Amino acid sequence: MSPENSSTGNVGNVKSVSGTAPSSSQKGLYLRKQDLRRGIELMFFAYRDFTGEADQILSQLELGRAHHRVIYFVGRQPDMSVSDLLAILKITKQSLSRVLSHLIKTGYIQQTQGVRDKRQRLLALTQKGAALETKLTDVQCRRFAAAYSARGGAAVDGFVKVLSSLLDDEMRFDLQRQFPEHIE
Amino acid sequence: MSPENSSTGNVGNVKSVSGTAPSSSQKGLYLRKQDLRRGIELMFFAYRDFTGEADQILSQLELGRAHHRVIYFVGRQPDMSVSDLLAILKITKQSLSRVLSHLIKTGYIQQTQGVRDKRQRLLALTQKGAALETKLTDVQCRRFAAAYSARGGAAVDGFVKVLSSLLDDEMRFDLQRQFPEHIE
DNA sequence: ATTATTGGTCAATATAGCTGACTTAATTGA
DNA sequence: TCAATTAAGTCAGCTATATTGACCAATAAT
Repeated sequence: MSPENSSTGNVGNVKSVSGTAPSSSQKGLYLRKQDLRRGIELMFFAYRDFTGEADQILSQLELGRAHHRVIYFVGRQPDMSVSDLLAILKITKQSLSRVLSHLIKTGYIQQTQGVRDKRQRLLALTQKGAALETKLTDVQCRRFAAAYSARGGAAVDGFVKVLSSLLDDEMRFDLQRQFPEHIE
Repeated sequence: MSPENSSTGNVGNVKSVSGTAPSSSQKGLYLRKQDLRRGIELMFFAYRDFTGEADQILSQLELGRAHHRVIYFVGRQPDMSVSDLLAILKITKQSLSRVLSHLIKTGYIQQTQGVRDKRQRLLALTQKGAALETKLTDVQCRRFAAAYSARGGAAVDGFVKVLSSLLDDEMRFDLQRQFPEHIE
Protein backbone atom coordinates (compact mmCIF):
# COMPACT_ATOMS: atom_id res chain seq x y z
CA MET A 1 0.00 0.00 0.00
CA SER A 2 1.40 3.37 -0.97
CA PRO A 3 1.06 6.48 1.17
CA GLU A 4 -1.30 8.03 -1.34
CA ASN A 5 -3.58 5.07 -1.73
CA SER A 6 -6.57 6.53 -3.49
CA SER A 7 -7.17 8.90 -6.33
CA THR A 8 -9.13 11.28 -4.16
CA GLY A 9 -6.44 11.43 -1.52
CA ASN A 10 -8.85 10.48 1.24
CA VAL A 11 -8.09 8.25 4.16
CA GLY A 12 -9.77 4.89 4.05
CA ASN A 13 -12.96 4.25 5.97
CA VAL A 14 -13.65 7.68 7.31
CA LYS A 15 -17.33 6.86 7.24
CA SER A 16 -16.89 4.25 9.92
CA VAL A 17 -15.42 6.87 12.22
CA SER A 18 -17.36 9.99 11.44
CA GLY A 19 -20.55 8.75 9.88
CA THR A 20 -20.44 11.52 7.26
CA ALA A 21 -19.62 11.38 3.58
CA PRO A 22 -15.83 11.45 3.35
CA SER A 23 -14.58 12.89 0.12
CA SER A 24 -16.13 14.90 -2.63
CA SER A 25 -18.93 16.38 -0.56
CA GLN A 26 -18.80 20.02 0.44
CA LYS A 27 -18.31 19.27 4.10
CA GLY A 28 -15.48 16.79 3.58
CA LEU A 29 -13.03 18.94 1.65
CA TYR A 30 -10.75 19.25 4.66
CA LEU A 31 -10.50 15.45 4.86
CA ARG A 32 -8.08 15.12 1.99
CA LYS A 33 -4.97 13.23 2.97
CA GLN A 34 -2.91 16.34 2.38
CA ASP A 35 -4.95 18.31 4.89
CA LEU A 36 -4.78 15.56 7.49
CA ARG A 37 -1.01 15.44 7.07
CA ARG A 38 -0.92 19.17 7.56
CA GLY A 39 -2.62 18.63 10.89
CA ILE A 40 -0.11 15.97 11.90
CA GLU A 41 2.82 18.16 10.97
CA LEU A 42 1.50 21.32 12.55
CA MET A 43 0.91 19.42 15.78
CA PHE A 44 4.51 18.25 15.77
CA PHE A 45 6.05 21.63 15.00
CA ALA A 46 3.69 23.68 17.15
CA TYR A 47 4.13 21.41 20.15
CA ARG A 48 7.88 21.63 19.85
CA ASP A 49 7.86 25.41 19.63
CA PHE A 50 5.23 25.72 22.33
CA THR A 51 7.47 23.88 24.80
CA GLY A 52 10.73 25.37 23.57
CA GLU A 53 10.78 28.61 25.52
CA ALA A 54 9.88 26.95 28.80
CA ASP A 55 12.48 24.25 28.17
CA GLN A 56 15.14 26.93 27.89
CA ILE A 57 14.23 28.55 31.18
CA LEU A 58 14.14 25.15 32.83
CA SER A 59 17.51 24.04 31.52
CA GLN A 60 19.15 27.07 33.14
CA LEU A 61 17.78 25.81 36.45
CA GLU A 62 18.89 22.26 35.66
CA LEU A 63 15.27 21.16 35.44
CA GLY A 64 13.51 19.37 32.61
CA ARG A 65 10.11 19.20 31.05
CA ALA A 66 9.02 16.52 33.50
CA HIS A 67 9.64 18.95 36.37
CA HIS A 68 7.64 21.56 34.50
CA ARG A 69 4.62 19.30 34.23
CA VAL A 70 4.67 18.60 37.94
CA ILE A 71 5.03 22.27 38.80
CA TYR A 72 2.31 23.22 36.36
CA PHE A 73 -0.33 20.79 37.55
CA VAL A 74 0.45 21.23 41.24
CA GLY A 75 0.15 24.97 40.68
CA ARG A 76 -3.15 24.47 38.97
CA GLN A 77 -4.61 22.36 41.73
CA PRO A 78 -2.88 22.95 45.07
CA ASP A 79 -3.02 20.20 47.68
CA MET A 80 -3.57 17.52 45.11
CA SER A 81 -2.50 14.03 46.11
CA VAL A 82 0.32 12.08 44.52
CA SER A 83 -2.13 9.65 42.97
CA ASP A 84 -4.12 12.52 41.45
CA LEU A 85 -0.94 13.79 39.87
CA LEU A 86 -0.04 10.34 38.59
CA ALA A 87 -3.48 10.04 37.02
CA ILE A 88 -2.99 13.30 35.13
CA LEU A 89 0.57 12.66 34.01
CA LYS A 90 0.00 8.98 33.25
CA ILE A 91 3.50 7.96 34.21
CA THR A 92 4.62 5.42 36.79
CA LYS A 93 5.19 6.45 40.36
CA GLN A 94 8.82 5.43 39.97
CA SER A 95 9.18 7.95 37.17
CA LEU A 96 7.44 10.62 39.16
CA SER A 97 9.45 9.81 42.24
CA ARG A 98 12.80 11.07 41.00
CA VAL A 99 11.32 14.28 39.63
CA LEU A 100 9.11 14.97 42.62
CA SER A 101 11.76 14.21 45.23
CA HIS A 102 14.12 16.56 43.44
CA LEU A 103 11.54 19.34 43.40
CA ILE A 104 10.91 18.82 47.11
CA LYS A 105 14.60 18.67 47.94
CA THR A 106 15.29 21.87 46.01
CA GLY A 107 12.36 23.69 47.59
CA TYR A 108 9.93 24.09 44.73
CA ILE A 109 7.27 21.84 46.20
CA GLN A 110 6.15 21.00 49.70
CA GLN A 111 4.21 18.04 50.99
CA THR A 112 1.70 17.97 53.81
CA GLN A 113 -0.01 14.98 55.28
CA GLY A 114 -3.65 14.60 54.28
CA VAL A 115 -6.20 15.40 56.96
CA ARG A 116 -9.05 13.19 55.84
CA ASP A 117 -6.64 10.42 54.77
CA LYS A 118 -3.30 10.44 56.55
CA ARG A 119 -1.71 8.24 53.90
CA GLN A 120 -1.94 11.02 51.37
CA ARG A 121 0.89 13.46 50.78
CA LEU A 122 -0.74 16.61 49.50
CA LEU A 123 1.39 18.61 47.09
CA ALA A 124 1.66 22.37 46.89
CA LEU A 125 4.06 24.90 45.43
CA THR A 126 6.33 26.80 47.75
CA GLN A 127 6.89 30.49 47.12
CA LYS A 128 9.92 29.57 45.05
CA GLY A 129 7.83 27.02 43.15
CA ALA A 130 5.00 29.46 42.57
CA ALA A 131 7.44 32.04 41.21
CA LEU A 132 8.79 29.55 38.72
CA GLU A 133 5.33 28.34 37.79
CA THR A 134 4.30 31.90 37.06
CA LYS A 135 7.36 32.52 34.94
CA LEU A 136 6.86 29.36 32.89
CA THR A 137 3.11 29.68 32.52
CA ASP A 138 3.47 33.30 31.52
CA VAL A 139 5.79 32.60 28.60
CA GLN A 140 3.42 29.93 27.35
CA CYS A 141 0.38 32.10 27.93
CA ARG A 142 2.02 34.92 26.03
CA ARG A 143 2.49 32.62 23.05
CA PHE A 144 -1.16 31.59 23.20
CA ALA A 145 -2.35 35.15 23.72
CA ALA A 146 -0.42 36.27 20.65
CA ALA A 147 -1.81 33.42 18.55
CA TYR A 148 -5.34 33.91 19.81
CA SER A 149 -5.20 37.66 19.25
CA ALA A 150 -3.80 37.23 15.77
CA ARG A 151 -6.52 34.82 14.71
CA GLY A 152 -9.58 35.92 16.68
CA GLY A 153 -12.31 34.29 18.69
CA ALA A 154 -13.80 32.11 15.96
CA ALA A 155 -10.41 30.54 15.26
CA VAL A 156 -9.82 29.99 18.97
CA ASP A 157 -13.17 28.29 19.20
CA GLY A 158 -12.28 25.95 16.35
CA PHE A 159 -8.87 25.30 17.81
CA VAL A 160 -10.32 24.25 21.15
CA LYS A 161 -13.00 22.13 19.54
CA VAL A 162 -10.62 20.22 17.30
CA LEU A 163 -8.06 19.68 20.07
CA SER A 164 -10.82 18.33 22.29
CA SER A 165 -11.88 15.93 19.57
CA LEU A 166 -8.32 14.72 19.10
CA LEU A 167 -8.30 13.39 22.66
CA ASP A 168 -8.86 9.75 23.47
CA ASP A 169 -12.49 9.25 24.49
CA GLU A 170 -11.31 8.23 27.93
CA MET A 171 -9.19 11.35 28.31
CA ARG A 172 -12.03 13.60 27.20
CA PHE A 173 -14.21 11.95 29.80
CA ASP A 174 -11.55 12.49 32.49
CA LEU A 175 -11.18 16.14 31.49
CA GLN A 176 -14.92 16.68 31.65
CA ARG A 177 -14.86 15.34 35.16
CA GLN A 178 -11.75 17.14 36.39
CA PHE A 179 -11.66 20.32 34.33
CA PRO A 180 -15.22 20.72 33.03
CA GLU A 181 -14.57 24.16 31.58
CA HIS A 182 -12.16 22.65 29.03
CA ILE A 183 -14.42 20.72 26.73
CA GLU A 184 -16.63 22.28 24.11
CA MET B 1 3.84 36.95 42.17
CA SER B 2 0.90 34.60 42.39
CA PRO B 3 -0.34 32.55 39.46
CA GLU B 4 -3.51 34.58 39.27
CA ASN B 5 -1.91 37.96 39.37
CA SER B 6 -4.71 40.26 38.28
CA SER B 7 -8.35 40.65 39.03
CA THR B 8 -9.32 40.26 35.39
CA GLY B 9 -7.33 37.10 35.01
CA ASN B 10 -5.44 38.43 32.00
CA VAL B 11 -1.81 37.80 31.22
CA GLY B 12 0.46 40.75 31.65
CA ASN B 13 1.34 42.90 28.69
CA VAL B 14 -0.70 41.28 25.97
CA LYS B 15 -0.88 44.63 24.22
CA SER B 16 2.80 44.54 23.49
CA VAL B 17 2.38 41.27 21.67
CA SER B 18 -0.94 41.59 19.95
CA GLY B 19 -1.52 45.30 19.68
CA THR B 20 -5.17 44.81 20.63
CA ALA B 21 -7.04 45.58 23.81
CA PRO B 22 -6.43 42.65 26.09
CA SER B 23 -9.22 42.15 28.56
CA SER B 24 -12.72 43.43 28.86
CA SER B 25 -13.23 44.19 25.17
CA GLN B 26 -15.45 41.93 23.11
CA LYS B 27 -12.60 40.56 21.01
CA GLY B 28 -10.37 39.76 23.93
CA LEU B 29 -12.67 37.50 25.93
CA TYR B 30 -10.67 34.43 24.99
CA LEU B 31 -7.51 35.98 26.44
CA ARG B 32 -8.48 35.34 30.04
CA LYS B 33 -5.79 33.44 31.88
CA GLN B 34 -8.18 30.56 32.30
CA ASP B 35 -8.66 30.25 28.55
CA LEU B 36 -4.95 30.43 27.86
CA ARG B 37 -4.36 27.70 30.41
CA ARG B 38 -6.99 25.63 28.69
CA GLY B 39 -4.95 25.96 25.51
CA ILE B 40 -1.77 24.87 27.28
CA GLU B 41 -3.47 21.87 28.82
CA LEU B 42 -5.30 20.78 25.71
CA MET B 43 -2.03 20.92 23.78
CA PHE B 44 -0.40 18.66 26.34
CA PHE B 45 -3.20 16.13 26.49
CA ALA B 46 -4.03 16.15 22.79
CA TYR B 47 -0.41 15.74 21.76
CA ARG B 48 -0.01 12.80 24.08
CA ASP B 49 -3.12 11.09 22.79
CA PHE B 50 -2.30 11.97 19.20
CA THR B 51 1.05 10.15 19.45
CA GLY B 52 -0.22 7.34 21.65
CA GLU B 53 -1.62 4.98 19.06
CA ALA B 54 1.42 5.21 16.82
CA ASP B 55 3.69 4.71 19.84
CA GLN B 56 1.93 1.44 20.57
CA ILE B 57 2.41 0.11 17.06
CA LEU B 58 6.04 1.18 17.14
CA SER B 59 6.79 -0.44 20.47
CA GLN B 60 5.68 -3.80 19.10
CA LEU B 61 8.33 -3.40 16.41
CA GLU B 62 10.90 -2.26 18.97
CA LEU B 63 10.92 1.21 17.47
CA GLY B 64 10.33 4.54 19.15
CA ARG B 65 8.89 7.92 18.36
CA ALA B 66 12.20 9.11 16.99
CA HIS B 67 12.09 6.37 14.37
CA HIS B 68 8.56 7.39 13.52
CA ARG B 69 9.58 10.96 12.81
CA VAL B 70 12.31 9.84 10.46
CA ILE B 71 10.01 7.45 8.63
CA TYR B 72 7.28 10.06 8.43
CA PHE B 73 9.36 12.86 6.96
CA VAL B 74 11.34 10.62 4.62
CA GLY B 75 8.01 9.26 3.41
CA ARG B 76 6.74 12.76 2.88
CA GLN B 77 9.73 13.86 0.86
CA PRO B 78 11.55 10.93 -0.74
CA ASP B 79 15.21 11.36 -1.64
CA MET B 80 15.73 14.07 0.92
CA SER B 81 19.26 14.52 2.17
CA VAL B 82 20.41 13.86 5.70
CA SER B 83 20.95 17.56 6.31
CA ASP B 84 17.42 18.34 5.13
CA LEU B 85 16.12 15.83 7.64
CA LEU B 86 18.28 17.28 10.40
CA ALA B 87 16.91 20.73 9.63
CA ILE B 88 13.34 19.51 10.01
CA LEU B 89 13.90 17.45 13.14
CA LYS B 90 16.24 19.98 14.76
CA ILE B 91 18.32 17.33 16.52
CA THR B 92 22.03 16.68 16.27
CA LYS B 93 23.41 14.34 13.66
CA GLN B 94 24.72 12.15 16.46
CA SER B 95 21.18 11.75 17.75
CA LEU B 96 19.85 11.05 14.29
CA SER B 97 22.68 8.65 13.58
CA ARG B 98 21.61 5.92 15.96
CA VAL B 99 18.02 6.03 14.80
CA LEU B 100 18.78 6.28 11.10
CA SER B 101 21.43 3.56 11.09
CA HIS B 102 19.00 1.27 12.83
CA LEU B 103 16.28 1.96 10.28
CA ILE B 104 18.72 1.26 7.44
CA LYS B 105 20.04 -1.88 9.08
CA THR B 106 16.54 -3.21 9.65
CA GLY B 107 15.46 -2.41 6.11
CA TYR B 108 12.99 0.43 6.57
CA ILE B 109 15.09 3.05 4.81
CA GLN B 110 17.57 2.95 1.97
CA GLN B 111 20.27 5.43 1.02
CA THR B 112 21.47 6.35 -2.42
CA GLN B 113 24.36 8.57 -3.31
CA GLY B 114 23.38 11.99 -4.57
CA VAL B 115 23.80 12.58 -8.30
CA ARG B 116 24.33 16.31 -8.32
CA ASP B 117 26.37 16.15 -5.11
CA LYS B 118 28.02 12.81 -4.45
CA ARG B 119 28.55 13.65 -0.80
CA GLN B 120 24.85 13.48 -0.16
CA ARG B 121 23.13 10.33 1.00
CA LEU B 122 19.56 10.59 -0.23
CA LEU B 123 17.01 8.88 1.97
CA ALA B 124 13.96 6.94 0.84
CA LEU B 125 11.61 4.38 2.32
CA THR B 126 11.91 0.78 1.26
CA GLN B 127 8.74 -1.19 0.62
CA LYS B 128 8.86 -2.31 4.23
CA GLY B 129 9.34 1.27 5.34
CA ALA B 130 6.51 2.55 3.17
CA ALA B 131 4.18 -0.09 4.57
CA LEU B 132 4.95 1.02 8.11
CA GLU B 133 4.67 4.68 7.20
CA THR B 134 1.24 4.04 5.75
CA LYS B 135 0.13 2.16 8.82
CA LEU B 136 1.32 4.86 11.20
CA THR B 137 0.11 7.80 9.16
CA ASP B 138 -3.25 6.16 8.69
CA VAL B 139 -3.94 5.79 12.41
CA GLN B 140 -3.03 9.42 12.95
CA CYS B 141 -5.00 10.55 9.92
CA ARG B 142 -8.02 8.62 11.14
CA ARG B 143 -7.84 10.51 14.42
CA PHE B 144 -7.67 13.81 12.60
CA ALA B 145 -10.39 12.83 10.16
CA ALA B 146 -12.69 11.95 13.04
CA ALA B 147 -11.95 15.23 14.83
CA TYR B 148 -12.30 17.29 11.68
CA SER B 149 -15.54 15.58 10.72
CA ALA B 150 -16.96 16.01 14.19
CA ARG B 151 -16.23 19.73 14.28
CA GLY B 152 -16.54 20.86 10.67
CA GLY B 153 -14.61 23.04 8.27
CA ALA B 154 -14.82 26.29 10.19
CA ALA B 155 -13.31 24.65 13.27
CA VAL B 156 -10.58 23.02 11.17
CA ASP B 157 -9.79 26.41 9.71
CA GLY B 158 -9.43 27.93 13.17
CA PHE B 159 -7.38 24.99 14.38
CA VAL B 160 -4.89 25.36 11.53
CA LYS B 161 -4.70 29.11 11.94
CA VAL B 162 -4.03 29.01 15.65
CA LEU B 163 -1.48 26.21 15.39
CA SER B 164 0.34 28.17 12.70
CA SER B 165 0.42 31.20 14.94
CA LEU B 166 1.81 29.17 17.81
CA LEU B 167 4.94 28.42 15.80
CA ASP B 168 8.16 30.32 16.28
CA ASP B 169 8.44 33.02 13.63
CA GLU B 170 11.49 31.27 12.25
CA MET B 171 9.67 27.95 12.01
CA ARG B 172 6.68 29.54 10.30
CA PHE B 173 9.07 31.04 7.78
CA ASP B 174 10.73 27.66 7.21
CA LEU B 175 7.37 25.99 6.74
CA GLN B 176 6.28 28.59 4.23
CA ARG B 177 9.41 27.83 2.26
CA GLN B 178 9.32 24.06 2.50
CA PHE B 179 5.65 23.24 2.81
CA PRO B 180 3.88 26.35 1.50
CA GLU B 181 0.44 24.75 1.63
CA HIS B 182 0.63 24.56 5.43
CA ILE B 183 0.33 28.14 6.49
CA GLU B 184 -2.87 30.13 6.50
C1' DA C 1 -8.33 -9.14 61.51
C1' DT C 2 -7.65 -9.21 56.90
C1' DT C 3 -7.37 -6.80 52.70
C1' DA C 4 -6.79 -2.79 49.87
C1' DT C 5 -4.91 1.63 49.13
C1' DT C 6 -1.35 5.37 49.25
C1' DG C 7 3.08 6.43 48.93
C1' DG C 8 7.74 5.33 48.65
C1' DT C 9 12.07 2.70 47.48
C1' DC C 10 15.76 -0.21 45.13
C1' DA C 11 17.56 -2.14 40.98
C1' DA C 12 17.91 -2.72 36.25
C1' DT C 13 16.77 -1.26 31.60
C1' DA C 14 15.48 1.53 27.30
C1' DT C 15 14.92 5.62 24.56
C1' DA C 16 16.22 9.86 23.04
C1' DG C 17 18.48 13.51 23.36
C1' DC C 18 23.21 16.22 24.24
C1' DT C 19 28.59 17.86 23.72
C1' DG C 20 33.11 17.33 21.92
C1' DA C 21 36.47 15.53 19.00
C1' DC C 22 37.47 13.43 15.03
C1' DT C 23 37.59 11.29 9.88
C1' DT C 24 36.48 10.84 4.98
C1' DA C 25 35.00 12.34 0.70
C1' DA C 26 33.46 15.79 -2.32
C1' DT C 27 32.55 20.47 -3.62
C1' DT C 28 33.65 25.37 -3.96
C1' DG C 29 36.14 29.29 -4.68
C1' DA C 30 40.21 32.48 -4.44
C1' DT D 1 45.18 24.12 -8.35
C1' DC D 2 44.91 23.91 -3.74
C1' DA D 3 42.91 25.48 0.54
C1' DA D 4 38.63 25.94 2.78
C1' DT D 5 34.12 24.40 3.31
C1' DT D 6 30.44 21.18 3.38
C1' DA D 7 27.96 16.55 3.91
C1' DA D 8 27.99 12.59 6.25
C1' DG D 9 29.51 9.60 9.61
C1' DT D 10 31.84 7.81 13.98
C1' DC D 11 33.54 7.24 18.84
C1' DA D 12 33.12 8.26 23.60
C1' DG D 13 30.71 9.83 27.39
C1' DC D 14 26.89 12.11 29.47
C1' DT D 15 21.86 13.36 30.93
C1' DA D 16 16.85 13.15 31.21
C1' DT D 17 12.84 10.61 31.15
C1' DA D 18 10.56 6.88 30.90
C1' DT D 19 9.83 1.60 31.81
C1' DT D 20 9.19 -3.17 34.69
C1' DG D 21 9.40 -5.80 38.82
C1' DA D 22 9.87 -6.49 43.55
C1' DC D 23 9.36 -4.87 47.71
C1' DC D 24 7.98 -2.13 52.38
C1' DA D 25 5.37 0.89 55.72
C1' DA D 26 1.46 3.31 57.12
C1' DT D 27 -3.30 3.86 56.95
C1' DA D 28 -8.04 2.92 55.66
C1' DA D 29 -11.83 0.01 54.67
C1' DT D 30 -14.51 -4.16 55.03
